[in-house]
Amino acid sequence: MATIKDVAKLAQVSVATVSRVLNSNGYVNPTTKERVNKAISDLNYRPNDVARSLFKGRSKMIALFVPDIMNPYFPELARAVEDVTNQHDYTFVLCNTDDDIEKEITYLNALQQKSVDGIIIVSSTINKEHIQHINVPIIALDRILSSDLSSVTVTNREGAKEATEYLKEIGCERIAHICGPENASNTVQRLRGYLDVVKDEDWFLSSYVVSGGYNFDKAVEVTINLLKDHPEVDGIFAANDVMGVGVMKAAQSLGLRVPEDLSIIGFDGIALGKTTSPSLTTMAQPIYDIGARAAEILIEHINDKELLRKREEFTVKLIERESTKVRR
Amino acid sequence: MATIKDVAKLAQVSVATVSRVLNSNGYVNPTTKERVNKAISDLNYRPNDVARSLFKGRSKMIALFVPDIMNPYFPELARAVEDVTNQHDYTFVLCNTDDDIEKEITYLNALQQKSVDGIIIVSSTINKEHIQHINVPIIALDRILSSDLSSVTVTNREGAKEATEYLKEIGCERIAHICGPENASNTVQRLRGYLDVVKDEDWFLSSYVVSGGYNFDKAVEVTINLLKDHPEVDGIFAANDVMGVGVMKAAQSLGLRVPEDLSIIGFDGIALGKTTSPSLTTMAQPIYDIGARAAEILIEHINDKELLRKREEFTVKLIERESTKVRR
DNA sequence: CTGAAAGCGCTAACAC
DNA sequence: GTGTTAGCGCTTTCAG
Repeated sequence: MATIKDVAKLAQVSVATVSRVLNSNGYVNPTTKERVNKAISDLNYRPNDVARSLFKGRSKMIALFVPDIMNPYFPELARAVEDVTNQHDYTFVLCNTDDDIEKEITYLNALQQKSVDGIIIVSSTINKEHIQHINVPIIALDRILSSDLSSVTVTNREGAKEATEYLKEIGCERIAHICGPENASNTVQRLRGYLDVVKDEDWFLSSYVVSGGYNFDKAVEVTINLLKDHPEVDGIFAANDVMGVGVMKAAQSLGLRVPEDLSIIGFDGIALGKTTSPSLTTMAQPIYDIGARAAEILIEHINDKELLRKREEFTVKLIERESTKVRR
Repeated sequence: MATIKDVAKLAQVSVATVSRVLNSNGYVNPTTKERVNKAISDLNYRPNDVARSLFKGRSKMIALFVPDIMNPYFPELARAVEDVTNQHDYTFVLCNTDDDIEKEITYLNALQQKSVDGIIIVSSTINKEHIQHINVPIIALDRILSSDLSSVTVTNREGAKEATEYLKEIGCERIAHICGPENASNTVQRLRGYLDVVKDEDWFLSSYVVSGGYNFDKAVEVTINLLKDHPEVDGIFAANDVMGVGVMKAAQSLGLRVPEDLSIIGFDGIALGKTTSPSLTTMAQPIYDIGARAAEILIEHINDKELLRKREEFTVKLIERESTKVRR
C-alpha cells in the first residue's frame, strides 16, 4: 500500500500539500493539485483510515447491539441501520448479545477501545449504571434502557390496546395474551395495553396471560397448555409475530381452525406473517423507519455532543390479514 | 481516556515497561509489574486499539458481505461468523451488498482503508478481476467466486439431485423446478442436479423450470403461472426454502392441497420452513456450520499468509416434513 | 530488567 | 501557496 509520503515524493511536494488536496483543505495551486492527483491515481493511493482515526480520535464506525440477529425482527432493523450508517460513510459493526449482560459489557469495552463513534442498543439487560462510564454516544432502540438516553421506540401500549380491542370488536369473547420476557420494557407496555382493555371484563382471568419469551417454540408450548386449560379462549393477542405464528401452529396442532375457532393477532409486522396460511393479522411497526431514525439521531449526537436527549415514538398500524375474522 | 503515558507516570516507569506488561512481552520485574497493574486498574486504563492497529497494520476486524441480511438465509450465517469472529477477538463488520457490484467495490475499498484483516463474501457478481488487487485474505461462502479463493459451500448438485429423486420416489410424476438467479453458482448447480434426474424422463419439458430469483413474491407469482399452464405438475423442487414457502402459498391460493395435490421440497433448512402449515420438507444445509467454518478458515489465512487455498464442501440432508407425502 | 527513541500514516498548526 | 514539524497512542529495536 502506497502512503502519503510516496505520493508526496512522486508529485514532488510535501506531505502537507498532499493532505491538503486529499481533504480539500486550505489553498493549493491548481497545477500542483493536478500533479498530486495524478500521483494519487498513478499509485492507486488510498489514505489509511487507521492513521486518520488515531489522529482524530474518531473511527467512522457505528455499532448495533441486538439480542440475536436470527430473531426475524432484527434483520430489518439491522438493514436500516446499516443503510443509513453507510450513506454517511460509517462502517457498520454488528454485535449479538444474547441479552447477556456479560457479553454486552465486553462489547462495550472492546468497541470503546476501537474508538467507535456511536452505539445503538437493543437490550433488556443494560441499565444506566452499565453505561455511565461510557463516553461514546448511545441510543436505545426498540426498548428503553435509561431515562437519560435518546431512544426510538413505538407506541407499544397503545398498539397492544388497539390489538386487543380489535379482537373484541370482531367478536372474541375470551381473549388471552402471550407476553414477552419480563425484563423487556416493551413486554411490560404491551401487557399493560392488553390489560387496559380486559382487566375489567368479568371473564378475565390472570391465567389468560402466559409468557412465551418472544420465542417461537416456547410460544407453541405455552399456547398448547393454555388452550387445553382454557378451551373457551377464542382470541389470542401475541406480543410479537414470531409468537403469533407459534400460536397458530399450536392451534392447528390441536385441530383448531384459524380464524374460525380462534382469532390470532401478532405484533411487529415482520415478513414472516405474510408467509403463513392463514397469514397473520398484526400490529405492524415501521421497523425499517425506526432503525433508520435511530441511526440518524445517533449521527446527530456524534456531530453535536451537546445535543439534547431525544425520545421518538413511532405509531403502529393494524394490518388485517387472514388469522382474524369477524364472528357472529 | 487514560493513555499509556499516564500509566507510566503513575507507576513511575517508562511506557516501554507498561507496554511489556500489557502484552506479557519480555522480562519485567514482578514488583514493577504489580505497580504497573495497579496503575492500570487505578486509571481504568484500556489500550487504544487504533494506535495498536496503526503500528501493526492489522485492525482485528473481519467483514462479511451478504446480499441482504433481510433474506432469512443470511442471519444464521451472519450469526455463525460473528460468533467465531468474536471468540477470536475480532470485531464483526456486516455489509449488505444487494448483489450490486458497485456497492461491493465501494465496500472492498473502504474496508481495505480501514485495514480489515479479512473478508468473507457471499456474492453472485464479484469475480477474480475485482479482487485481484485486494491484498486482504478473502473467503467465498455459499457461492464460488474465483478458482483461486478458499471457499466453503455445500453439495448443491448432489442435494438437488437427492431432492428431485425423493419427489420421484414418493410418487410424483411431473416435477417442476423453481430456480434461483441465473448468475449465482449455486443456482446453476441445483438446476443441474434437478436436470440430472429429470432430463431423460419422457414427460420432461423445459418450461418446467422457471426462475423465482430466490425471492418469495417472485416465486409466488411464477408458481401461479406455472401451475396454471401445467396443472399436471404434482411435485415442485424449489431451489431455496423462501421460494418453497412461496410455492406453498401459491398452491394454496389456487385451492390446491399440499401435500395431497402437490408435494413441495425446498432447499436450505431455514427456520421459516418449520413455521408454515404444512411445514416444509427440505434439503437442509448445516448453515451455522458453514458460516463458522468459513470464519475459521479465514482466520487461518490471516495467521498464515502462505496457507494454501482450501475448498470445503458440506453435505446437505433431507428433512421430511409435511409438505411432501407418499402418493398411491 | 528497564528506558530512550524511532516510527506506523496522517493532520494541523506554524513558519516562510 | 507550500514546507516543516509536532504529535495522535502504541510497540519494538537497541542500549545499558
